Amino acid sequence: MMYTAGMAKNQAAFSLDVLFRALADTTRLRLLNLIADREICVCYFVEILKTSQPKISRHLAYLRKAGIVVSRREGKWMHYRLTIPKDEVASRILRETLKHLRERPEMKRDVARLRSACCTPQKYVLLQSAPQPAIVSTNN
Amino acid sequence: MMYTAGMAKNQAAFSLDVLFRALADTTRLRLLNLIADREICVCYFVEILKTSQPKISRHLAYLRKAGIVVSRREGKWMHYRLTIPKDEVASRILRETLKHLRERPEMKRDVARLRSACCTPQKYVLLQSAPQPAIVSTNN
DNA sequence: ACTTCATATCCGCACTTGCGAATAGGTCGG
DNA sequence: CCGACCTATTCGCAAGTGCGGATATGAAGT
Repeated sequence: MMYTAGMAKNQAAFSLDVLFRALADTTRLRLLNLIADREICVCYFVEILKTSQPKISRHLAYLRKAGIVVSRREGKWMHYRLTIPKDEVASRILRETLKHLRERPEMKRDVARLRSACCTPQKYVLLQSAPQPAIVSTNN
Repeated sequence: MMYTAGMAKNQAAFSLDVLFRALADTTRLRLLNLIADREICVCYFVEILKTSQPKISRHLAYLRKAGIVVSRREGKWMHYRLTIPKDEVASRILRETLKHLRERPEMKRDVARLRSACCTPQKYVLLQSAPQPAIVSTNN
């Protein structure tokens, strides 16, 4: 079996324990579950997880460094979305993980809270003028 | 969808971050790769990884507690083998991980060293009388 | 019983990680 | 430019994790 330059890069640069360390935390798994198929603004995470803003921000930074999520600025707001790693195995592990998360009760509760917050953002002080989550493709 | 007692146990008792924490360490990944399709005696791990015995033992205990490996005593020797979790998602994640590991150069090197040690155990002080690794099925 | 060998656990230490609180940085409106 | 707002980073501390060295446990031979 030959190694092309591209393969070598994908295989060698990618290190599994980095991915696993990123996934080995409940807060980060909750965040991942929420952005599994939406692009979400940070203030929503703070509301939904009922957690301090620095804590959310730190965990998002962790996920960013692990190459699992990417951020996009829109004025004052930062949007986060999932990004599937190019590495095929990492991508499969991530997909399996998300699939598993979706079935867990606490995770379902988070998504329900998110939906509720989207319908009635007036109820949430922090979300008064925040941009709503939007469905995005996770293919890039 | 109904929850049977068994399902509830598998789904609820199983927690993904425990699995990920177990996988988030290079030494443990190396150990897993070596026992992916063999049952191996601890002394072989010590020889192959060139690491202290307590360190190996501690990491094996970690994997045991995470429910990924099981041990079997045979006289003075302890044999370890992989055990695929009943939880389907965990099982897929583990399989994908092992598949990935098998392709990594350092991991290939470990397996090569293992094979060499099996052929000429006389060369290794610790393996003089140790039982040789054996192929086992990983289905239980 | 005592020794030897293989493995597991305990202990103390260095390093890492996560947290809250405070602060800094970026962006927009006035 | 300044304040208001949203997000990111820094700091100090508490808790967790991995390590080597010492020791305990367990099995088998004498």
